Amino acid sequence: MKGEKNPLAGSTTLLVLSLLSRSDMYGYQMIAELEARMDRTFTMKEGTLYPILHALENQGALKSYQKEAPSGKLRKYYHITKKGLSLLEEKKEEWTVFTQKVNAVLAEAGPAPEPA
Amino acid sequence: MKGEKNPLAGSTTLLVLSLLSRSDMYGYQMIAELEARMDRTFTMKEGTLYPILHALENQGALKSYQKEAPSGKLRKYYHITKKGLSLLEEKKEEWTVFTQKVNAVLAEAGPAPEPA
DNA sequence: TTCCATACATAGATTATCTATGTACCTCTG
DNA sequence: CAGAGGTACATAGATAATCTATGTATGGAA
Repeated sequence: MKGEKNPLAGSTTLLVLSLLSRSDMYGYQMIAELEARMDRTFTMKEGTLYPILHALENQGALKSYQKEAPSGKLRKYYHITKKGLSLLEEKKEEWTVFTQKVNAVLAEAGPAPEPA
Repeated sequence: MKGEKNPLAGSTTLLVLSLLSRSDMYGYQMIAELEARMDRTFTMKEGTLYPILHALENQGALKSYQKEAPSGKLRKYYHITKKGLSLLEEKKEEWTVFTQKVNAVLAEAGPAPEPA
């Protein structure tokens, strides 16, 4: 039982699509952005993110383009497509339903209440 | 990309501990109980549950005992220990923090608002 | 020129969950 | 009573998601 990992729990795709629904971003930036927003909770690793970006692009949910940074370094920006936006809605709905049901079970946790 | 599985998302242990915090239960019953509460969302499979129960018992979070069903069949009931209860609190906190932060990111999803 | 941060990428290991299967016993039905 | 189906527990092997580790390349700072 060394399962003290990062339970991103299948929500990685959701988070990525969510970030990109606001503005185009590049990979490294998404990591920093999520790190900032969710700090201690978790960090998305490069080895997790890049394959997901590639897969989403293959599905047609994202499109990428190169853009030069002020520093002169090339960055690969991702733009969400219509297909990506509807995928986002779908995943968002799934997430909401799932978490609500888990929360309902949690709410009942604890010793059984004495009927008054 | 055939990833349309059951993303229990690492919350299985949390759900099991949560159920057992109310009353002792046996494996098959927990599956039915969760199925009833979360229906379409997902079903916990036996191949997922039993190994988790064994692992939790090895950690000392649960204790099991045999009890005969009215039918005469033997059932293996699980009882949550103090250790299990504190593990539950811990997991619950993690879950809450994590989902809240994801929700915060989701809340900002969508096209960037026009500043008024 | 050495080191560190940025930036992208991928192979291989781990972990979690599922699929499939097995055993055993009980109840119902023909 | 034989067989089917539900209950109940269990585990091996497959699949999927994530992490670890590493590699390449560049730019700026020490």
